[in-house]
Amino acid sequence: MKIDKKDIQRAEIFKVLSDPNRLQMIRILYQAHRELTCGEVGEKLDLSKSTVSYHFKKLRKVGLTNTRKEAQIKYLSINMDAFTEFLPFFLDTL
Amino acid sequence: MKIDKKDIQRAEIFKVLSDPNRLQMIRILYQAHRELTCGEVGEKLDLSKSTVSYHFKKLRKVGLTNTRKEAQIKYLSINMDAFTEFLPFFLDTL
DNA sequence: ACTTTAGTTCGATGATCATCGAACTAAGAA
DNA sequence: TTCTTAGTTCGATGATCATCGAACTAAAGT
Repeated sequence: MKIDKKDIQRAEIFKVLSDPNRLQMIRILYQAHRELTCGEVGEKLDLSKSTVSYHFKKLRKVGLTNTRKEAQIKYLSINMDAFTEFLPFFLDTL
Repeated sequence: MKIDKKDIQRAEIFKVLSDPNRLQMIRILYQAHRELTCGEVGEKLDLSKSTVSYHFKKLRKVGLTNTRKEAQIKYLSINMDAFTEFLPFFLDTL
């Protein structure tokens, strides 16, 4: 049996969700109820700028977050549409 | 901010779901509506016995599947309880 | 013109991953 | 008791991962 193309896509999203730091970033964005800058999010996690940038690129790539750039500042927000299906599963502690 | 223990658990489950072959195994079990042996599942995927065994151990470890052993044969089935929350997300093509 | 601020990109590193074949175990069949 | 069947465990391998600091870019502040 050949690998289903759709499974590859889904697996990709799950891979992005398979890192505790990224899950925490998602929750921070979710709780904020507003756009946050990379710096704001990065501050709360004990991670270097480059690492935070790396993670956000991954989240963006699969459409879990939105990005808005204003001058040199980058505003992050959660893309609710991508989450509504299974958000309760991993945000159930909120 | 310290890493949330619950996020580590969740990330672990997502990691198990982040492989296309494992997703396909899950779907095969789901569609079968009965227990299947490792061999039956492995046959449908072009993977060696050892690789299939490796994947099933991972699925079992996080509780996504159930196991029943009878003599040397191992019967696999999906653990629905673990899935009901977000099953529709990745089985939506069924 | 310099400096600070915000973020990206670039190696490098150590860790984990998926995969295989080969060797092993345990049980049923001949 | 020997042979087959069903699955596990064990290196080995090449790939991807998360992380960092350093160097870079681009814009704003002084």
